[in-house]
Amino acid sequence: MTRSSEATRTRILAAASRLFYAEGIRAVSVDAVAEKAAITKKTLYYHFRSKDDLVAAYLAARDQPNLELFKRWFEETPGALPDKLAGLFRQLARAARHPKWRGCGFLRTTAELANLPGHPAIRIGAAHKKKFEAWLQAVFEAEGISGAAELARQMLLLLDGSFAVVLLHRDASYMESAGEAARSLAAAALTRRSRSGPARKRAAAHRSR
Amino acid sequence: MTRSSEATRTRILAAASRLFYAEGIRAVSVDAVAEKAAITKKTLYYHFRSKDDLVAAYLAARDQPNLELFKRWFEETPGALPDKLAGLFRQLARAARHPKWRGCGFLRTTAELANLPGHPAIRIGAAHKKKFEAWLQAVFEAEGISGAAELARQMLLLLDGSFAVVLLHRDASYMESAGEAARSLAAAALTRRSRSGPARKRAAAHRSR
DNA sequence: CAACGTATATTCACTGGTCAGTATACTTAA
DNA sequence: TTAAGTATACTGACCAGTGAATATACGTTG
Repeated sequence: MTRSSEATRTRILAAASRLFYAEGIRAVSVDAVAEKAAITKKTLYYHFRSKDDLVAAYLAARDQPNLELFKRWFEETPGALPDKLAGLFRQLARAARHPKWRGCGFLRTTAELANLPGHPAIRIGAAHKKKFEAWLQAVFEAEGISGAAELARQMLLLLDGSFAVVLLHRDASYMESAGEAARSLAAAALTRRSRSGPARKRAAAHRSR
Repeated sequence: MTRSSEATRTRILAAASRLFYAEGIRAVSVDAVAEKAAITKKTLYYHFRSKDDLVAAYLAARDQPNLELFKRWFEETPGALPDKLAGLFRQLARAARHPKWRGCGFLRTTAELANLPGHPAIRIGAAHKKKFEAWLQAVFEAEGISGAAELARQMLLLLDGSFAVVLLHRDASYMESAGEAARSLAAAALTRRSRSGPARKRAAAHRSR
């Protein structure tokens, strides 16, 4: 490496991430990203093959941090499973009240590129959501919930629904409504478990802080 | 009117609607709309002040038909309230399996124009969703459900969540999961009503076909 | 150990094409 | 004859991507 190859790449990605998230994909030119990163466009094209590549890298870089943030919000909430789910949505609502919040970058990119079904960025977004769904399902299975997969899907619907609705109305209280719906659905699933399911654990003694 | 003013306007709007829905807003040029409508761009600008105007008109034209379609899907489903809600989502899933389906035009436009918060198209989209929410709330109130407003919000979260998730994964079965979640939440709300609420109607005898 | 060669990393200036919107003039129905 | 409606041809800005040249670091070899 000559001077700062990796650092430059990181700087480009940081600039792209901020711009794409704030303004959208097609609204941000490659020139704008290069200017924000304080390099020339040609340098950008040295590190990324095309704008589509850059968009994919933008989402790929958000994958892990996003998942870990959501997991942390869940785990740091005290109480039983329904409370932890509601806590996740409460933290989400708090984040959505920040003036720079613009919804879910994965969903917005998918919506914007919906006419390009095979686009790499869309595949990254889909994989990201699938990972979160799989994590939720594992959590539910550990609680002995029988319809864990179905419940995980419903949580994802509420999560992504709240992203969409809050972005539309600019009213973060919808996320708290989503949290209450999540709490109800999870509580009902737990009840079904303790009636007829395998009941691998007692529900009461689950709190993590 | 010289030759066909109103017909021309309609034709432009039809072309814009098909293109904007299929490809997105910023991906479709005014030239492309004019060509699809078989007129010149100048004629388009005679009928619409700007592209933003055209985008707003595109969504405004979809407002009423969309609402009526959803209401019809609800009302044509036999059974009690939870069944009717599940039926709405089942019809939605059927529509989403059509190859030309590209999610909700209102949500996708909002996501794409999220960097222009005051854009008229976004206001039209927000009003559209609010109308649907208000209609749902009225339906729930007629059933004597006490938390009708909150339940309507949760239904909207599931609806818009299913638009987003199905667009991402191209898997319409998520809409059926959303329908089951809607059914559960509504059934629980009805149970609460019959226990402690005003119970203005008997739930059993509600079917519409 | 010093001169060189090569891969990495970066720049400036450019291309061909597209974009939203317009200046001007023609057509036709009332 | 006049105003609504349509057409041709254009503007200036912007866009994704590139060609040719340059700068820097480092291993190799004389």
